[in-house]
Amino acid sequence: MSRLPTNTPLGDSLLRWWDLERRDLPWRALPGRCADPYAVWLSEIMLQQTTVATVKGYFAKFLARWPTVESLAAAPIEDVLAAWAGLGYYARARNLHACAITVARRHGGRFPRRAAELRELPGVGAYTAAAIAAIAYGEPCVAVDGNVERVISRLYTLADPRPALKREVERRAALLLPSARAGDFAQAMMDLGATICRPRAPQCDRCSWSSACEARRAGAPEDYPMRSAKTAKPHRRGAAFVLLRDDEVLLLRRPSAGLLGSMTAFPTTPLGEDVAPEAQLAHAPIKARWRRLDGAVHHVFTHFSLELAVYVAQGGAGAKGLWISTARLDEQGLPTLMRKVAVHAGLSDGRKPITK
DNA sequence: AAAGCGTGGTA
DNA sequence: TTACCAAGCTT
Repeated sequence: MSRLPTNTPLGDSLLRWWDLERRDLPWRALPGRCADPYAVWLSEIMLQQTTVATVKGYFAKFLARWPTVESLAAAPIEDVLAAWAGLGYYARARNLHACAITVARRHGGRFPRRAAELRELPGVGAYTAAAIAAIAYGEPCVAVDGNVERVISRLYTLADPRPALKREVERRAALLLPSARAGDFAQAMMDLGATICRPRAPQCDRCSWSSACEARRAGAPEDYPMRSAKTAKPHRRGAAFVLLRDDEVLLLRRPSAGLLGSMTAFPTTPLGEDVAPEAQLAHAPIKARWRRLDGAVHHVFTHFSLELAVYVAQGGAGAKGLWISTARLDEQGLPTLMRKVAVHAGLSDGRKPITK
């Protein structure tokens, strides 16, 4: 969120490139038009750690269903979570709804115009606040995301590890910020990082900054930014329990925070623990004649991989949770792990519902 | 400050 | 198949 506007040849050359090569994305305004703050905010939240290709469908769905921040604020949180299902990082959906309520009730339905105020909203961190302020309102601040870290660390061969790198990148990027078009500059940096200055196989011969780029001069653009050593992912075992009662299946809603927080789920063993096969049935929602299905569900989370056995039983007396018609299971908005369980149990074909 | 938090695509 | 990656935020 640094603010040191100045005129720079590099900033100008980047904008000249961008005026010709900008990506046409659904949440962007036409050239020369002001972007809708609601659309910018919605897209920025969805794009956190998520690819443009994945976001496009969700963005269209949300904007069609909730065209204004007030309409989103008025929606039941369950509907928002169900619509977000499959996109991941579900705290974003909870914060999205909380943020919409804050904007609707405390800001009269208008997003704050300054990065410093935007930063106070739920789910809006330093990057997102700066991005909204610059793109929607033209505030001269730099939004440092992964693209900008990569581009700037290469341009100046910055070898600091994070988080020190981010501060230095912020400082350097602010020096490049032209005296006008802060929003275009932010988007241009991201387009440069996404299409030219890519993590692997950067297209330096197409880059408007190549002659100034220190990493390219050193012949090692891919060495920046420095990667931190990654820790091995533990493997965990567990089980999911599909309890059927006539044509209904038992679902639960998970605790508000943590893994898959607030999302609809089948009963499972605690997903934070490795539960050996012989210990799994002790976690079943009720005592019943559980039959273990052949095979298993495999899923990879950010920090561990999971192998889930699937048990099926008929019954229901004493079970706590939500009974849902199996015909309507696809409408529930199951996170991907739970969708895999449903497919494994033969309850769903795995396709996402068209509506909602 | 380091860890927790999803998912799908690509090499 | 494995590894890595993609517009971060919160605690």
